[in-house]
Amino acid sequence: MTHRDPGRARPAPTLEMVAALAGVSRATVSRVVNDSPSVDPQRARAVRDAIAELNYVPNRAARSLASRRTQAVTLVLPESTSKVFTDPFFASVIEGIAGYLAETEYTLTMILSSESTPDKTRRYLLGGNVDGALVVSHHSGDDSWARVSGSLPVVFAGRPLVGEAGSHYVEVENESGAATATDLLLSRGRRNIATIAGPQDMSAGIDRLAGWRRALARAGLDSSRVEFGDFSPASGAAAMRRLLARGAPIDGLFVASAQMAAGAYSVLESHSLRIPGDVAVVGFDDDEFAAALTPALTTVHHPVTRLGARMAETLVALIEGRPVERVTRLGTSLILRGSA
Amino acid sequence: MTHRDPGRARPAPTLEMVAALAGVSRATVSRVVNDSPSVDPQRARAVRDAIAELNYVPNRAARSLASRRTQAVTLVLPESTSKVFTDPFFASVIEGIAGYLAETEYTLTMILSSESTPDKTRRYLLGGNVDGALVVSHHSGDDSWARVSGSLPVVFAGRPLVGEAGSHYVEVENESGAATATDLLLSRGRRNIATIAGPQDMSAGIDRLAGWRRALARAGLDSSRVEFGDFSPASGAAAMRRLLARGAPIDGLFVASAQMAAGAYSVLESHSLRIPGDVAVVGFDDDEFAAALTPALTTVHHPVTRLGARMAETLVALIEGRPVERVTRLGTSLILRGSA
DNA sequence: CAGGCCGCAGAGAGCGCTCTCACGGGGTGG
DNA sequence: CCACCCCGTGAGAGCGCTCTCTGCGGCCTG
Repeated sequence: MTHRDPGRARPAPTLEMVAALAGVSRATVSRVVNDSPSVDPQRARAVRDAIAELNYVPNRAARSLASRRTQAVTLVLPESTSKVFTDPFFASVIEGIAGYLAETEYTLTMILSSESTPDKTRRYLLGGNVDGALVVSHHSGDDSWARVSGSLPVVFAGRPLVGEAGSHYVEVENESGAATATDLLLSRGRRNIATIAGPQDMSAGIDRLAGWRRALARAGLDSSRVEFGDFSPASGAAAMRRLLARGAPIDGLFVASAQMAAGAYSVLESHSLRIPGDVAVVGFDDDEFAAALTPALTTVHHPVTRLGARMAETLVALIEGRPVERVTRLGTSLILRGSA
Repeated sequence: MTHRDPGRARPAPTLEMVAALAGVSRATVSRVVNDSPSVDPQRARAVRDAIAELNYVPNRAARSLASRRTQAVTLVLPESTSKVFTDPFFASVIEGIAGYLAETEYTLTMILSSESTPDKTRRYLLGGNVDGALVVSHHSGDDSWARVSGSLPVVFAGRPLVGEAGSHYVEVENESGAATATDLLLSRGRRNIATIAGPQDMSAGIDRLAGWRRALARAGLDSSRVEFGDFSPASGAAAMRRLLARGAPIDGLFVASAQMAAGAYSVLESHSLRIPGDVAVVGFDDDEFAAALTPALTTVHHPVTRLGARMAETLVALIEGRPVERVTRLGTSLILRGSA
């Protein structure tokens, strides 16, 4: 090993040392570091020089102990890791969050809350590690945060389903988006319209199904052709298979996620059903799956990156005590491509 | 709003309050919390009851200030967000890391170090937030960690290229894996073997190219048919196009990532070249891309999840001052499928 | 020219925890 | 029966920072 034992860090320089080197008091150094006004420019300069010379970085633990703030927020990802990171939805949400926070003084941490370690998550959240939390993919079964909100600002992606009246969240207009998608199928003359719905323990799953139902009800049509998936391609394929196995005719299909649509495509193809000729398909989510399919998927676009950004914005406002909308609802638009 | 102002957290219970309630000293509570031995069982019970009653969670800032440890490690992701989270490689590495750490007392945080905020990253790493860092996707241009290692234990995924002699890392045997893959093409009678190499500022890119070269040299064959990509599907397609545009015959192809192979496939297809009939293809990475292609990709498998786990294991050992291998090299195996 | 202010700096008291050290009491061995 | 240990406990000193409060000049006002 050519360099110092990496396991034993060299003692970090402290505020005190900077103060000594600059010939001022600790308080003054602190003022400079937090660039509070009213510090003599010359002294400020001396302090800055000393900081550079010592390569000083303020100790967060000390700072947050004294100030009761951490300047960090965390993203809680309760799903299984591989699932989370493969789903383009999460990627975009995270991108939006990171983008907004980059403009602020807050750093983003992420914690993967597996079912096996709920307590660790709770301890992390309540242990003064972060000023607030962002919760994504909020199944009704998850309750890692239940004993947390109230003690810590929390913002959810999507409307929480249970017991969280009054909580802050950002959501997409899932229901109206789904209804619009279904209306498109109707306007194409389709009358036997099925849906592959998402999980019914997530508001996105529930609301998209409700939108499809509403559109069909308005048109006086049957809304019994429903099968469920979990938003993944494989589950979409399985649902499509079940739908076809029913034997009822299907000439239109609304799929609650682009990934499930990808699965459905492969099954339709293996049954020699053409898209959109035999079955017109409209999806939800405008990600790379949607664009990469052949024919490209007509789908409901929603601003996922903005959803992330807005979550971060809401959380920061909450933390800093600024007034903020409790609920943000983001609109959708229909992207017309080849599948319908 | 039906519940308390989320921006203002209720004051958290402290060690002191627990001690008062349990009728013991702070030191004793601390002993119980850190389950150090030699505490009277009856008092320990009283303490535990008090903790439960107050819903007490130790304050991390205070704890780490006093103990100089944070019990947290961070994963530094220097790439652009969307890229990172879409690549199945990262997903698996993270899974491995999270899996190992779940067994320990350490929590995992992640920080996205965009080029725009290198200083924020550095401050985070050196500011006493974490006991160590894991660095993934280490381009030679990135140096956020350069002023960090030496002050903080760091473990890299892949061999760092520059100035990090003595640093700890975990890597895959890229070169021998690539050579084996190329040997397979040779054994299939192919003699005009091209490669789509990865970026030459990452050891994975360099070493896989070197392995291909070595195999061809050993066979006394020409190794001039090289084009480069950045591991993404689009770059693979572009490289394939350049390769074909050269006009030189190609009957074998080694691609340094499965994602690039996906891109190459589409270009070969559009040129009516059959796989493996006209061009036999071997890839690297055994992810969903590899399996999903038609024909399924014969590829070099490497244990990505284990790579993550081993990184975490190495880091924890480093932090705790336990002896540990500086370098771990993980073997590869060849997965035979339809493309070669 | 006196009184008051305001701008800037320093002193000092914590923030909540860990950890060393000293202490008391009961058991052991000489 | 006394010296010695050792186990379990509490007291107290920090860890590195923030922030209030006080103090000290110099300038403006009357």
